[in-house]
This record gives sequence, C-alpha cells and structure tokens, in this order.
Amino acid sequence: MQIRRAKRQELSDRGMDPYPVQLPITHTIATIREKYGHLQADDHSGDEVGIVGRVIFSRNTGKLCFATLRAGDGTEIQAMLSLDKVGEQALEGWKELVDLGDQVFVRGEVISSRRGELSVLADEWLMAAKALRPLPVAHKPLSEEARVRQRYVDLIVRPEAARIARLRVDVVAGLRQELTSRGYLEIETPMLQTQHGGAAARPFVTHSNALDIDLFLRIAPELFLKRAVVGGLERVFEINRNFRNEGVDSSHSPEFAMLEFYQAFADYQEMATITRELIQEVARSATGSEIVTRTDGTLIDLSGEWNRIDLYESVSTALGEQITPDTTRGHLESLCDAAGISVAPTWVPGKLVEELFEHHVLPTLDNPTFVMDYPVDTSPLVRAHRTKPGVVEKWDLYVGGVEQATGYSELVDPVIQRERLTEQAALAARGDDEAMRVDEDFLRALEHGMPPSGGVGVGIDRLLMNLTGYGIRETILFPLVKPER
RNA sequence: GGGUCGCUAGCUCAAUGGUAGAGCUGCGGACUUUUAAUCCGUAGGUUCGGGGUUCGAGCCCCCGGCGACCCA
Repeated sequence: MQIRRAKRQELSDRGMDPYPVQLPITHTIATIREKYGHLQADDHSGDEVGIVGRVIFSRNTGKLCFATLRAGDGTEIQAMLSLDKVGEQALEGWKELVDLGDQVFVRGEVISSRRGELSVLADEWLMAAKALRPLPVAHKPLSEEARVRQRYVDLIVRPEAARIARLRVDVVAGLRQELTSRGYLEIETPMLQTQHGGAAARPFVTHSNALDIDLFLRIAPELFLKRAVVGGLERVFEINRNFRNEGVDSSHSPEFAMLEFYQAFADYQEMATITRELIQEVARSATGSEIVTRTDGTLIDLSGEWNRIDLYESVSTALGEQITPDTTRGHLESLCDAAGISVAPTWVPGKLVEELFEHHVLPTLDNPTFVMDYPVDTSPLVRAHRTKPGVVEKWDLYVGGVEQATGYSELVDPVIQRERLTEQAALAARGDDEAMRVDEDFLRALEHGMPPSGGVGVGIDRLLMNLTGYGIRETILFPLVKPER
C-alpha cells in the first residue's frame, strides 16, 4: 500500500493524473473482440483504438511488455507495449508504475500477436485509475468470507460472480416483462408500515421521530397489494425487498427480494398455471433452457406440466394412515415425536401436519411440485376450500427441495377475515411473536368489496438459487454480514 | 438454539508441545512475442482477541469474536 501510494504520487509528479476525469476511449474491449476476432496470427489491422481495462496479468519481458486487460463485462484483451512504439520513457514508466489491479488506458493499433492473441499495440498509455490495494492472487479462489465481505474484489477476480449478478438482472427483467405483457401493473407499496402483516414472521422495528410512533419494515407487501385490487387495479405486482427479523443461514437472509402478484377473478389453480409459465419463461430467457444445469452438475427439469399433489393425501400415503384436518393435535404430536420432530407448545395442528410433510414427503420430491390445500389454522389470509372442509385453497411450490413460491385463492370475505385476524391477535397475545395483528384499515378496504382474486409470492433469491445451485449469499450481491471485529 | 470444522505473510495453505515455513503477490535485477511468462536475488508475521497449564503454546484447556457446514 505504501509503495503504491508512492507510485500514485510519482504519477502526479510526472504530470500523469492517476485518476483522470476523462479519457479518449474509442471502443469497448467487447467491440474489438467482435470486430477484429478474425485476425490471424501476426496480422495488423491498421486501425487505431483507445481502450481501458483493469490489469489482471502482467508479463514484462524487457523491451516488450504484455498485460491482460479485463473490462467490467468480463471481456479481456492483451495490451502490448514495445520500446520502439512508445519510447523509453513511457516503457520505463509502465514497468515502474503499473501494478496488477490498476485500470489503464491504451491507445494503439489492433493487431494479433505472433502467438495469435488479439492485442492492442500501444502508441501511448495513461493511468485510468491507480489501485492502492493489491489484487488477491487471481488463480486461487478467495475464501467464501472474503468473497462476501469484499464483493467488489470478488467481481474483479471471479467472472462467475459477475455472471450471477447479471443473471439476477435478467431474471428480474424477465419477470417484469412477462407480467407487464399479461396486463399487470407494477406498483410500489410501503416498506415502512404502521402495522406489519401479510406473513407469519417477526418484523424489524424502527421509529419515526416526526410522528413519534414505531414503524415496521414490511415482512410482506400483501395487504397493500390487496388494497390496490379493491380499488380496481385488477392485476398488480411488486418486486422488492421484504425484511424479516429471523435466522440467517444458507437459504435465509434478513432482507430478501420477493415478487408478489395478484389477479382479480382468478383462483389458485389458475395462478399455479401462470406461475409455472412465468418461471419457465424466465428460465428460457435468462439461461436459455427449461432444463437448468446447476453448478453441482445436477439438473432441474422445469419443462412441461408440473405435478399437483394434495398435502393431506401425500402425508397420509407416506405415513400409511389417514391424516385429515380432524386428526387430533395429540395424535399429530405423537407422530412428530416418532419422526424426531421437536414440537413447540404454541404450534397449531396444521403446523404439525406441515412439519410431517416436510419430514416425510418433501425429500421425495425432485421435480417442481405444487402442494395443494393447506390447513386453515396456518393460513389466515386464504379462503376456505370450495369443497374440502378444514383446508384452504393454497399451494406451495417446491423446486429443488426448497419452497419456491406460494399461491392463494385470496380470502376476500371481510367478516371471515376479521375472525381469522382476531384469532391471530389472540395467539400473539399468548406469546406467538410471528402471529398477525388485526389491521383495521385493511379490513375496512375489504369491507368495500374485493373481487375474488388469486395471489402469488415468488422468492427471487430462491429462484436464483434454483437456477444456479448457489447459496443465498452468492445470489445477493451484498448480503448482510456481521461487522469485522 | 444445538453440534462439528475452521481462523497462521497481501492471497491460498503448511508446521510431533521445542528456531513460524512454501507457492503466488510485492520489491531489486535480466529478457522484444508472452498467456498464471521464465530465470536470479530479496523482503514480508500481534499465528482472530483475552486468560490458563507448561521450563517452553500456532498446537493443550477456558472465555469471547468471525465464518462454513450439519441438525432443530
């Protein structure tokens, strides 16, 4: 660092700005690769260009120096500096003052070297941005912690990191385009809420000085998107961050991106079909195929129709006995004990059925599967099933062993919704800090008449995980990490 | 929340309880066709922090920090 600081000063002393405000750039590296890729070994194009790139490798051989320059998009080109082209002073300056990690400008002719490497043979070089810190060795992988803490370094030395960042952009853009083309409006709803709702989760709490009230970072946008549907915005979606004050592991981040979309006059079956089409479309547009190869070599086949199985039936089959919404909590608890599932006293019977599902059925699902018809006591925002008693019209979509999306026929009856939220508030009063609260303004909106609607939530980070096979911290550019020291 | 493993030079990693090391990076030198260039030379350390055991601790014990994985 001290040596590089001195080099920075030396550049200034020689009249070369280490951080010039403008450079006579004429081409991107990608453009040159495209335009001159046909050059044969030792060909000279006769065309002069000005390029910038970060020095990734440097090979100085006395009177002829080579450097590999990499642009932000990951494309690379070789720069060559020869004594007879740039002169003794410029060549000495290059050797003395340019380090790995520096961004440099090179003006010169596009050629192919004797070994056939596409190169810019410099007539002149300038510093574009002097790096004071050394780049980690480019041929050894950074530790996972270093990659996450210093993503800017990770992005420079590991093209795969940049690829994932770009894939995320493509996935989000694909979802947006597909929904927009289906007539959905993208709206923005509050992140700071006076009441949290729409999911079972512990919220982050903050405080408004101006209003002197506590505010919650949203755990879900659901209740506001539904208000929009009440108001006649019949197809709406939002892609943005939710915040949950809960555990952090390889599939959970305290802030995570979520797509929620609602459609009036659709039910959960129709929403399942739309969700499948959305994910298939995004897989095609972002990765080129509906059969995704993950980094560990395993395949996820997203093509065709996806299975729809019944939650209670699948659990019953796995256990070899009939489990229904009427099965007693005591019996469910003994089944959980037998499976080694530890049960919290606050858990309702439906929660125990879901646990049994995750333990006995989930590991057997490999291809994308919609699990249909959930217990009513864990789903306070979903309407009762039209024919099956004790369950609601809700599905969870499992892909690659993780919950990828959830969809409802929304509960729009304001009277029943009030009853359900009142039950939730009672649970909260008994110490369940994930239970929902009674949101009077939301109920007032429902009382104005919400059309029968379907709604879906899709985890963006999880979608990226399923399309790449990476953990959540690789799919989020700057995940939350504990401060150093 | 529980368990396991890890933390040593800028980076990636070694080191029976007995003088802290290698490769790459860096620095100095040679080299006009190199691809992680090569060759010669050289520098580089609060072994995550604190405490304990010991003649002696990177290593053993305790507490704490940070991370990874598994389980709930």
